Amino acid sequence: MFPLRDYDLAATLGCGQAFRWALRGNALEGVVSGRWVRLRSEGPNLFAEVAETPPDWHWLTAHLRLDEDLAGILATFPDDPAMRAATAACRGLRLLRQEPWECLASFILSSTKQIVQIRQCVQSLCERFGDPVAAPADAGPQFAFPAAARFAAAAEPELRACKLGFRAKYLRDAARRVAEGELDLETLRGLPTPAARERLMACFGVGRKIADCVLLFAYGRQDAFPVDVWVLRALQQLYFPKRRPSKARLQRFTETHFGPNAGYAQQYLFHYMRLAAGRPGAAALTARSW
DNA sequence: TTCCAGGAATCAA
DNA sequence: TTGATTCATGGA
Repeated sequence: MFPLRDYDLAATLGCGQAFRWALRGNALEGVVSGRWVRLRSEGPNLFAEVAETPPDWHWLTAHLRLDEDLAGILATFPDDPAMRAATAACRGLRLLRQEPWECLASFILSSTKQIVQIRQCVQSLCERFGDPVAAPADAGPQFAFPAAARFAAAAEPELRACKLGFRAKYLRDAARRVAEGELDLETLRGLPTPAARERLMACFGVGRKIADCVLLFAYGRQDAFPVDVWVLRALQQLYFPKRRPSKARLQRFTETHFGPNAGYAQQYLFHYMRLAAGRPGAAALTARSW
């Protein structure tokens, strides 16, 4: 059990930054660092159920960023109407601290796919290529996220069987680079964001947006601001309703306007736009939305 | 049916 | 540099 303050667990795990969480009853089940876990938030407490008692809980507390001071972060957001509305609508939404390979691989699958489809692809890949992990019988078979070497060794048709489409060759290319050490995801931690971004974008199929997702969701880089179709609409409609700046111009605007926690602000804008469009990742939490 | 989805590579101008 | 096209697949 962990204290939980100012933390919307359902929004955090369902807002489209991670793809392995499933809603079962009032609990969220997923696999983190090769461990199955069932999470349930009740008032000020978070209850975590695992299959095998771990030596410590850092793998979970770090992943969920349980020690982070949300109020301090929200206080750094720009005081404009858009961010005030987004903060009011999404309060409690958190960023996770994901494993780089799983994050990179997942977002390679994400291009022009809906979040629900990305989940299905990730699920298929884990079932087909992942090692089984311990889980209670009522949770069903559970699998770890496959190592890069597993995808690198797979034939492209095997990957396409998981509905990857044209992204299959992208995943294989990145998997090969990681498996062979050409791309060392651990050394990226010590690099400045632009240099780390450049390394990621060297992968075939990884552009600015996917690289920024990995930099933000896995490495916690607050100077990474992924601009997808939703965030693009947010920037156009909420900040430049009259003019029609180019995407490059909007990207530059994000580099200066959103402050030291710009990445966090980005996720609030993203989730706010989806809520407004009636695509609840979490708020009006129903089985259908998952 | 038609449109669109947490894009990126490619090619034309 | 910028703009259109193509790439799979399935939800809404």
